[in-house]
Amino acid sequence: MKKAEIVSLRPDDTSLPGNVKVTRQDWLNTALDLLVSDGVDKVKVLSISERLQVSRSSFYWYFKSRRDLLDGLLKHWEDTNTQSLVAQCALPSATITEGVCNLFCCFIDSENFNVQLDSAVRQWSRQSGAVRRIVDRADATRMAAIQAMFERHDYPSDEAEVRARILYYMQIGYNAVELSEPLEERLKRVPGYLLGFTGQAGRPEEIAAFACRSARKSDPLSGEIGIQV
Amino acid sequence: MKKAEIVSLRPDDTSLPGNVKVTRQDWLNTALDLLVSDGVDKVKVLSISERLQVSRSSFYWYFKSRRDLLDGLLKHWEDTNTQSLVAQCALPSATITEGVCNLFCCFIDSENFNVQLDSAVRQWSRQSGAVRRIVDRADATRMAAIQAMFERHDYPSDEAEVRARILYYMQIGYNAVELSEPLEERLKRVPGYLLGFTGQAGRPEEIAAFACRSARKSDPLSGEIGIQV
DNA sequence: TGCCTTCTGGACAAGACTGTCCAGTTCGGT
DNA sequence: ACCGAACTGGACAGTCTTGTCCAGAAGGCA
Repeated sequence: MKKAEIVSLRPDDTSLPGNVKVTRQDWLNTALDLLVSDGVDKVKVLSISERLQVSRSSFYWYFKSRRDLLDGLLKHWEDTNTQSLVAQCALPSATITEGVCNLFCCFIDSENFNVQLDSAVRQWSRQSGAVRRIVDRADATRMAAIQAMFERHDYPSDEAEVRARILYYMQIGYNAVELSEPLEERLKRVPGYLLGFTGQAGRPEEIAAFACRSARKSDPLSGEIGIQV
Repeated sequence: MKKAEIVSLRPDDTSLPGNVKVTRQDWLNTALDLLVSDGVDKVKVLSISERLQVSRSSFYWYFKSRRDLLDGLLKHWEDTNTQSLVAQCALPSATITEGVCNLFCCFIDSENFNVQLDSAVRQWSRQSGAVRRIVDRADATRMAAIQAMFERHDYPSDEAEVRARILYYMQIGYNAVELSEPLEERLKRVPGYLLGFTGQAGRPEEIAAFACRSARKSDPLSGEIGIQV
């Protein structure tokens, strides 16, 4: 019944085996889990302390206030999702099909891009002007990166913009709907999506390569999202 | 400083001039405004009563509990958005371009379909299993209606499905991003979207007709969304 | 006028949450 | 063994929220 039994699910978990001390990172990780699963309104100091099996007041050793914690979460989001999406877009690609596949990887491989975190932050932005501005800026950055990718593959600027929008909005929408379908189901529709997005059928080898790459990384969405009203 | 000065923004407002009584509908309308602008977590009995300039306890004359109110809001959503989307899809259309334009109307004309309510309910579904199930069912219903529209225009079943998904997810994503751009900006990209969605360029007259229809109904998104953390 | 139904407001209880204070524990270094 | 910094937990105050109770106001109608 010691604290060490609580293991954080985040990859950057700093808790070492035998280290029963709760760190600032533990608070952040647990808050992040809560943000992702229940939304920002459920990120409560008490809830986190209970998960950590630690007194609530310890929180104020690491953080000035709840607001301070929330700022940390937002910072984390800023430093991860947008950056990795932009990086995927900037990857060299022989064809546009390959470029779009690179981008798809963001949304399939949760190591690069946390889709649920993205939805949660977007939801959060609805109730905070400050968050809203940050999200808007991120959206603009992402959109520009996608558009630039199309332009590198010789799409005229205005067509590149429309295609970037279709692609980006569609992914945001897919994430928002959050249906947890098996990866094979998703992959089955990829050729159709590619045609819709690029306006041209990709070469079968390219698509197959992508499917293979995705399947290798596949990690089924872990856990249900079941919370009370 | 009497109650009558508070006027609800909803179209189905039942308050008559001179009627200073606050009705059940007033509570629902105000709650709906709050749900749309701030999210379900901000739908508080106290906040609504303050807006209505009425005692908080009056609420319990009209509603069994806060939960009861929330059920009412969800019911309202169920009875409006999905239904009108399905109706738009079912409208007879000479070409697929015209069909997609009909559907676009849903998202441009707020009389038919309240996009912000849709986002708010979707957000709500993240923290309530019951709401989640209802939203999932609505998504399935809508998707089927869009797919059926493509099939009526002779798209093979599997292609119709992929196209329906691109179209629907893209709209959900667009709503989620919630950028408030002027209608002309949006309309400018419509031909590009149409090409992406249907795989064929629509006839210019059709597109022009749609732009005209939209412009006529245009109502700029009223008000900012600025709330504290 | 007086009665009855409908509706309202003030007082109260209870719980959730934030943030503060402070005494006490733990652990590394000397 | 001792010291001090890092860290923890219990108690408390204050605010916000839901929900209950009940006295009483307002308006329609006999």
